[in-house]
Amino acid sequence: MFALTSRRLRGTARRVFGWERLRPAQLVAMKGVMKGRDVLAVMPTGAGKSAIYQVPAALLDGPVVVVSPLIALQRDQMQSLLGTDTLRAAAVNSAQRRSDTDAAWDRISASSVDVVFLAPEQLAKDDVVERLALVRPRLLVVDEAHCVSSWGHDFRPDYLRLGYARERLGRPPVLALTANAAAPVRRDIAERLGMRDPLEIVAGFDRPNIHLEVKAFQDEAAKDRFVLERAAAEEKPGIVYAATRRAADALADELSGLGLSVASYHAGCAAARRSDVQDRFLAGELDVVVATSAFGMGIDKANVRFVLHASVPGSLDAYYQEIGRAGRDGAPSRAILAYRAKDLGLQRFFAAGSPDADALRRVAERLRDAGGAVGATKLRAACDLSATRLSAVLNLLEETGAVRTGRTGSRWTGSVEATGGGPGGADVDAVVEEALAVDATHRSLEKSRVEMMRGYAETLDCRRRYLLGYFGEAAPATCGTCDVCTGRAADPRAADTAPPAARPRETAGPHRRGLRSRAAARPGPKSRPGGGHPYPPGARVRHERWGEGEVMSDAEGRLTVLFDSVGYRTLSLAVVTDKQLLAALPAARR
DNA sequence: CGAGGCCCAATTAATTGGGCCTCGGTGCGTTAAT
Repeated sequence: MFALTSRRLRGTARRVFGWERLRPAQLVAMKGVMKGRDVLAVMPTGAGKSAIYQVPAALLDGPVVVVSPLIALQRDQMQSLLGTDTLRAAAVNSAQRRSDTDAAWDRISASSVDVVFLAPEQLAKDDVVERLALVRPRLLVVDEAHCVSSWGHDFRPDYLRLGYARERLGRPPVLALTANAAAPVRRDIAERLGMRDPLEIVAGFDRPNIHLEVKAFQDEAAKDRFVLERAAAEEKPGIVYAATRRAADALADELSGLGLSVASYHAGCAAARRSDVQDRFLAGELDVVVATSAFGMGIDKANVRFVLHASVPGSLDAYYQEIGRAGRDGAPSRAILAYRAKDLGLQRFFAAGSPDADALRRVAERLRDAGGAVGATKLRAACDLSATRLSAVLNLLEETGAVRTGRTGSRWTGSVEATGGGPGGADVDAVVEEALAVDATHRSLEKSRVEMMRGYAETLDCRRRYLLGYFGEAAPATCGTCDVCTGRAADPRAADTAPPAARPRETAGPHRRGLRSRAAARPGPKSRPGGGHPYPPGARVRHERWGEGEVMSDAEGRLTVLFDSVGYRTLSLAVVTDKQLLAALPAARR
């Protein structure tokens, strides 16, 4: 039976797409999909993630619904399906003409579409869900699924509501695809999408051809000089990431003054300019793009030689994703971080967010007074909130249990109701306070992520090991391809001591490297993974003050634990053992 | 949290410094004004 499925999948891949071979991970994921299982696949870009739904789409007797975060990405994916005669695709979004959307719906309703592309905001609309449900989707694909976790909690709250959409679509299996998800992010995705016993396929996170380097500064002007010099000196093409739009524009100007072919890219640029910059970069006409975090999703360019961060990003998740755009061809590439501790202030500001107690209160009061289910559209009007704000508020209220959304009685609908509703109604003050507490928990996780980013920039040990440890992957004590292992890292606390002139491209001498490696590999029975202590990565633990959490890494005599309520904390293993700070708990819950 | 712009006072009267304010990242969708 399995063999039969494999043969059908391979045959379809060859016939429809002309692919002679499927990779083992692709095949395993496809077979999971064909068996109706929920599948979470974490695979590097270029490993053929889209194929995992495309091949089954040709075999299933109903449409596949693909949730994609960017309309531009939907277009790309539509394009890639145009080459096949067998798969018929349609998109539903606000950027195309109304008549095109109407035509798309006609084709969908006539069951003459195999793949439907849309953004999560579409699936937050009643009429869209209802029309799709009529044609009985056989699979719900969430592409770039890390967005569920990274954007769902505030920026694009409809990502957290996909679980309901799925129920209303008749509960098709879910296939979540991403190139970038640490264990807690995977858990968040599975939970939010309502995945049951998902088949997890996680390819390795290591990208050994990307050399890692951090250069620390106190002085901003010195940092700027370094950024310009390195961007000019490195092999092209490359990407420079800046923290703000203004900084991106300014850096692009200066680099262009040095004679490079440069363009800046951020969400403030006109749409036409954005696509022009992206096209020119892909076509090899630009040496460097200087961008905010807006640049990159959907950019699959094989030969990017360096990714240089002019300012530190807000998490290692973001950093890993951004440097992962380098060296996809496997050739040596560089990830360079120009680090200034004060730059973390901006990221802390972003992580802190701004709770909207007022909106929470309005919605909670309205629901209490309604005494029953209320349609989401009505609720929006009554509370004077945009669809996005309302989604964010409902997500929070729902997590407190004060509100149930998505169903009336046992039926899945688009309505919302208060759950408490005892005599006198729910205590709105208490509900708002609890919702704010839920929000605060999330904020503290975000802030702890900033601290983990700081840890990477300031570590005196192998950077790759630190990075992989964050993603829950074991690594040798030294990698040989980061600035620490090659002995070229400056002490992060030293202030601009190194001459600002661009470094010549000599390599560190073997003696130095040897010394450094031995120092970094400082042995100790308690620091070996899995040996000598009861807290290996993956273990569940409890801390007196911080509650339960999961051990992420145990490198270099320090434990990094992701606590459910406060986020990441790094503890000294010696102190933990001495003072018995952590209780090891039985196997991790799913 | 921190950078930058602005105003105003002080004083080696044309710069300097302090205090205060504002702003800062990701995209969907909808809508109003040309």
